[in-house]
Amino acid sequence: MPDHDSDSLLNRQTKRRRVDIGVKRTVGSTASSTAAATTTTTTDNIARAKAAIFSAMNSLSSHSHHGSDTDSMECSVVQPHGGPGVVSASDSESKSNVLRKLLKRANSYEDTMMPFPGTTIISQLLKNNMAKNGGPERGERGDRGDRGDRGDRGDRGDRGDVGFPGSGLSNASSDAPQEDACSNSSHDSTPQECLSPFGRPPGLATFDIERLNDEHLRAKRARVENIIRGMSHSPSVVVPAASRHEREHEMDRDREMDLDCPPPQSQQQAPSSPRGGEVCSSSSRENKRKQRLPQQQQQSFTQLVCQRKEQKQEERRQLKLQLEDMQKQLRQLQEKFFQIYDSTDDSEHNDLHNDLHNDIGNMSEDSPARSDTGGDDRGGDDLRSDNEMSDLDPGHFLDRARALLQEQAMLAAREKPRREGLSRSKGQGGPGSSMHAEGKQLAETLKQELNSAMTQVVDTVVKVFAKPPRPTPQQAFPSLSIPPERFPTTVNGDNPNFHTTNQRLQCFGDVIIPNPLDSFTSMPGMPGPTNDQTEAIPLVVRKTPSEHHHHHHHQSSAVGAHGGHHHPVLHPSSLSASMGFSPPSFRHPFPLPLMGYPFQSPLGGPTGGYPGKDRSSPDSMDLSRETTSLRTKMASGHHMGHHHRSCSPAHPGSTAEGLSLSLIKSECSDLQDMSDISPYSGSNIQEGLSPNHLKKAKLMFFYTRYPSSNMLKMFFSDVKFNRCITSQLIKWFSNFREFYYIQMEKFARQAINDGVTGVEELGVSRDSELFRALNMHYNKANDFEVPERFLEVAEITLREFFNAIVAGKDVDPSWKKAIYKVICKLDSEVPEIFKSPNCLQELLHE
DNA sequence: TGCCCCCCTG
DNA sequence: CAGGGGGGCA
Repeated sequence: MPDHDSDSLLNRQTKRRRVDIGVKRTVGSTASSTAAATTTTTTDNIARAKAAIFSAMNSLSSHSHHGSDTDSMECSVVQPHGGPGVVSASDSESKSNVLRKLLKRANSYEDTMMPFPGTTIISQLLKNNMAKNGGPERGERGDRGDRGDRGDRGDRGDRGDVGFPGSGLSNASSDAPQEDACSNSSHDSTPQECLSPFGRPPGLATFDIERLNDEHLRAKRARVENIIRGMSHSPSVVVPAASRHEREHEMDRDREMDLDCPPPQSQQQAPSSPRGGEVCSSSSRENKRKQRLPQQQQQSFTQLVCQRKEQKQEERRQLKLQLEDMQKQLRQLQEKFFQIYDSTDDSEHNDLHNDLHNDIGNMSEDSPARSDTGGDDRGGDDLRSDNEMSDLDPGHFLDRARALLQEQAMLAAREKPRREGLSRSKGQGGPGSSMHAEGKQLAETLKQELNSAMTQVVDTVVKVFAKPPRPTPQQAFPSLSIPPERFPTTVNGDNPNFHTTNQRLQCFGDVIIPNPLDSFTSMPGMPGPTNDQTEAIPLVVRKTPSEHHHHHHHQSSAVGAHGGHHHPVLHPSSLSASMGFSPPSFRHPFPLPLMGYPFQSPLGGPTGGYPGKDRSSPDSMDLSRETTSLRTKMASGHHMGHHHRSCSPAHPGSTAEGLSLSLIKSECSDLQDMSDISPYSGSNIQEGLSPNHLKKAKLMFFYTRYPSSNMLKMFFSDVKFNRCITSQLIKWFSNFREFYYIQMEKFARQAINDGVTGVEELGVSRDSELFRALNMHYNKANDFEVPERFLEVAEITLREFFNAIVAGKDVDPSWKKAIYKVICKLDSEVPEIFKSPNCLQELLHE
């Protein structure tokens, strides 16, 4: 039977035969997962993402139809990039607080000052402004411009703006907006699903209530988009798509909570897009919107428009009143100041006066630029009138406030002409009355605070609202921030999406997203207010397509859709250079101290304190010798050959890139592992498996064919274990077994071919071919005395194979399984000497 | 789902 | 020997 001699036939026969003996092995606590355990493919992720989008879409639609406030709250205004809006909110709030503090001090100085009616002026104004802005037009230009040609994965596109990978994870965790889903599904030939929620009513049979809901929805959307555009000021500013989506969801909630605010005339501009230049990319979306506007709705829409106008009038009146209040208070404040210093300190007053003038002048300088860029694309020109100032962006309001201040200052200056021309030198007045000194001090303080406050306010406003045009959506995320004050009905702090976004930020450490809060807090240190716009850009690491693909592939292949804790190589320079600190939202995948880990020789520091388990001080010297010899061997470089040991950092020949990629691929990049490993840098604990470890493992195979993870840890105590190391060791033994069983089967068949009829004739001795083959494999140098027990086990194994083949059991695809079960019980105890890291020296020198 | 196994391929 | 796929098991 010559067939049995053929290895190829043997392979063919065993091919596809699953022989899982199901050996239950004690797994150590740190024992873990092989890289091959995750077999999720990219397509799987995509499919999951789609499913998640659709499910989220359906749930959202049901919520909106049922008027669930809380649920739609989750979709309120959120910056998927970490919330510039939140930042600007806190920032402007702090500024306004400064103002308030100022006024409060003046108030306490003389209790005639009226308290401000609102909590914060700016926030109030922003609120009002926001509430009015939605109507006349809808800022579809900016956001849709970059989204129309997005790929088949809208979610990916959204996250991609800020470098988020279009992973199933993000898809699943994010509330997929309907329009986004629509965009996606349009490419997937499943448009019905996305239209179902709000979608075009199926013909004329739609109920009026649904139409009204649709009306409201679009109106809200128009409002919000208009707000966004109003803030952008620049025609080319792009609204991050994700932001817009979430804002759309916020509108759902608005519809419930803010019904008294009728929708604007937004639908008018749907057919007539103001900017044709960007229509091309956004035409598809616009068509969608047009389709969603049935003709039957025009009538109700007109009513809504009228309502809207009334509402606007009312709000304008209120804003005017508020303006007058503020004006009045400003006047009072200045009068108080002047009264205080009028009779005693002309120079101080003059100083203050001049300072005020300077401030006003400075503020007025930058205001026109911002105002010109802002609102230039507004649809309603009449909105620029003073009465409708509130319809403009907050910048206009600030301009107005500045003008008032200037007016007051000039008025006050004219009232006291005699102070003009006096010296402004400080302390000139000399020690006068206590009132005088106190007044001076107060004046100084007030001047400084007012100066700084106003400067900061102006800078902040300019920063937030006069961001430069972002040509690509990838750059757009920090540019458009929606101060939460603009959404009075949205409690930004409780926004679940915000948290989700932050969590996402935490998860995707590879995505370098500057925390806008940090940008603002660090703003005073910025070179100048005019350079602010370029500050945020370098903080964004835009993923190149290759990077993106790499990340995506890696994530899908290595972790599937669950983990996502994989950190591709990023550009540390881009971040660390521009940020002297790590913002909370950014998590460096490879902390720089740890990044050096793979590149430093694990044998580099033989003199560290050895935290080993069962080692005495004399062994340390041996270990040092061993590591030294290892280092020498590896420095020679002929050990590794062509083998690419991804998990072993002990290969100086590997390039940094290769190592990084290997680390990523092999889950050695696990941060926990890295952080666990790093303390061992410089110690005698090796972070990787060396050729000697392989040799040792082979020798151990003579005793145990199925070592447990704990056993491996015990016998490789000089290796810092992690999942990768464990997997590699397990893989080693798996490969050993493979070779072992192949040899057994081969020799069993050979014996059968040789006419052996009984197992009694089969024996394994040190002279047998089988043993030589095995010894050549596991003990090539033959410098280790193979235990007798191994010969017995080999004989048993050979006989098992022989019997099985003779009995014709090899026709069973899993016929080896029974043999494996038998063999796995034949493991013997590994000598204690193998636990010593320098066992090789001791063993091989015997 | 994680872990481990075997099987196959390079 | 490593990588990856497929499968079993808890």
